[in-house]
Amino acid sequence: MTPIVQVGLDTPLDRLFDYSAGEAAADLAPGRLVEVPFGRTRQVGVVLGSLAETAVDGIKLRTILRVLDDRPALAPEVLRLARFCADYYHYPLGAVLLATLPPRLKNATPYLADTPWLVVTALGRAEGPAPRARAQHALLEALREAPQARAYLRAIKQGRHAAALVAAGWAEWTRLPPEAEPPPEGPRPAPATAEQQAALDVLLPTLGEFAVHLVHGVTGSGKTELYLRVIDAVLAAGRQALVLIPEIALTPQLEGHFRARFPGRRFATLHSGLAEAARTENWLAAADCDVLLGTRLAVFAPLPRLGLIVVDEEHDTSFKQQDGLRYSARDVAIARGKQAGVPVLLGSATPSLESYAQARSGRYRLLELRQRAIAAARLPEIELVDLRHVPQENGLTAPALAALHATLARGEQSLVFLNRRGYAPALYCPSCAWVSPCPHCSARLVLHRGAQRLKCHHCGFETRIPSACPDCGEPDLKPLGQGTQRVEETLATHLPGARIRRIDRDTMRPRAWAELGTAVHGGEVDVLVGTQMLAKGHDFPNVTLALILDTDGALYSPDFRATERLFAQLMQVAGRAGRAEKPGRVLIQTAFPDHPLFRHLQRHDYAAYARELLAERKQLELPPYTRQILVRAEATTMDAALAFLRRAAALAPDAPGVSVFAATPAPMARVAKLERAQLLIQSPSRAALQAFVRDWRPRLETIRPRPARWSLDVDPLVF
DNA sequence: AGCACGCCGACT
DNA sequence: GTCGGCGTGCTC
Repeated sequence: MTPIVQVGLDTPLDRLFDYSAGEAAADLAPGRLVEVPFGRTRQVGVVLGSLAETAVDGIKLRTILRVLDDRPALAPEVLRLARFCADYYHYPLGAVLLATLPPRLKNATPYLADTPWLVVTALGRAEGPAPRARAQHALLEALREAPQARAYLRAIKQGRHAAALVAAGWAEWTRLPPEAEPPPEGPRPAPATAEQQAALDVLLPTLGEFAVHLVHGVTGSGKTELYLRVIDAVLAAGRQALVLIPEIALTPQLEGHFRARFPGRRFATLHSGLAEAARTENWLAAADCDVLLGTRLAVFAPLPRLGLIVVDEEHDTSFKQQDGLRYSARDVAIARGKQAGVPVLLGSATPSLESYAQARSGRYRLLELRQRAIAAARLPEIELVDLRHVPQENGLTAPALAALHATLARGEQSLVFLNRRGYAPALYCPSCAWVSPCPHCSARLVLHRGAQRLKCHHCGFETRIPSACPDCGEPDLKPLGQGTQRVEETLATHLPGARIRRIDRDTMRPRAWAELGTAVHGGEVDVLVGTQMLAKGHDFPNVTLALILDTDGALYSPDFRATERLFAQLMQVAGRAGRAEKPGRVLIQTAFPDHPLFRHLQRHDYAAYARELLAERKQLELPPYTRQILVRAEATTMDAALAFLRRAAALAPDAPGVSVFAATPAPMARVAKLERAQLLIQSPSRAALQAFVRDWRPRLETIRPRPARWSLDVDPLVF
């Protein structure tokens, strides 16, 4: 019972704060949430340890105001994971902890647990009220059949009887929704394919130990089925499964799929689309559930019986948080799996290069599913349309239009992929070459015809479409290039009568996916035009043509990850064509048909492409695997941003094996009125990099003047 | 990050 | 005479 506790607080200061425990000393185990005075404010913090005496001298320690005993203490495994993140991402421990907590538990207002369901207890099954207490008796009978909702009981005026049953210990309130009725037997899962069985033979005997398995499975090879079978074994052993997916909005059917497969199991979901109250409730419920399905933030949920982590579509960049604590849920999942001693399954048809390299080197185990589970499903033919020789009109070539016509005539569906929303990527003045610059960014304003506005897709700036060139007064401004709106318009004129649906951020509301799925499955759509949103999400079995327009920007981008992303997107779009018995066709318009990417794409051979990229980078004599830290600074002038980074570099400690590169403007140099520059630190050794930053970070905090924003971003990287 | 303290320009 | 601009410093 020491009088001093160390508390983690949500502040950028990378240290813990000592408080005198006061009268609460007995109740201050690590993980406990407390309210403390901090500066002129009060804050919620997390108790992380206790001391006999403080190392801070010269100040009188302040006292804990209150222990927040209306919520559970953070479990030791969550604290441990937070410590890893603080260390790995060089982010203050207190800030990590508060960032991972659901919203309602972060403030000191008393938390009233929402317990909307009344369920029978074991005691209530064995005994009950005397038959004379007829109302209570009837209610308990009903509870033995199924849990009852509080709102319903209130509506039928059973609240008092419910309270009486709870008081007697025959029933209790719970926050978990009742177990669903076992759904009618769905189609029985097909027997495991030989490949699935081979993977299971590797996975099932090693469930109790940490290992990372990279499941590389082509579209339709039954990755999900493999997850389900492993999860089944984990649940049977009484453990919990955590399933991470990139975006819940794109997979509305997935939760139903899981529930149907494991009737009677307790499910919880966790993602930022949930209302605050629901998110907090589900976070609390996660500790008791069997399967937790969620987006990146779910990786921090309390799971005391964790037995398996699945990261589906592991290459997806949504797993990386882009601000604040810049964590990658895929990497945190691996750290968590290691801490908990449980296997981690990374699954993808197009694994990220860093995961693939780990698998090649033997640190991860590679499980390949090469065959499509549905035997009839053939991989589509991929043809290139050479834009150097074939003319295009409004972004479409004659072969592309012919293919669309033919598909439409057969009553089949087509998918047109163009990674640019809006009508045209810029508005152009033919007399003075003005091209609609964004006043806040280094990007171009995109023409949106429907909304009659110019919009910046980087900072959100919007303005009316000018009636004449702002520079020279020329009234006849032209749209430059193609966006999805314009392609939709062009297609409508070439395919009269075709039912065309555009799928991009402008047309898709969060709940619209289910409706779209029904419309496409029901044959109410002939042509889908859209951005990368089309590459993810639903399977559309009657799509037999995929048309890919304008990929060339990413082919020779200086950002080599743009090429990797493009390959993954193209594989996914190609995988959408011809999944049924009908042969599919993929047409790609490009001015660079000789690019090696297409050679591998035409063979549907992602692995060969990945191996070639790895070999290429090896030839450049780059270390095969490295970690980089980007220090980003944003200031009102580029000079200020660069000045900060130059001083930062000057304060860098000498460390063997760590390279500090010059500060440069960031690729998107100007965002929302702030100039952005970055400094690159690289090392193949995590330990060296960690020691370097530990030494360096306090010095960074002393640099004055400070830019408007600065941050450290850690990324594993493969060369 | 917040939040206050602290000295210099244009306003009721 | 003061309202408020953002530079600087502090938070157990």
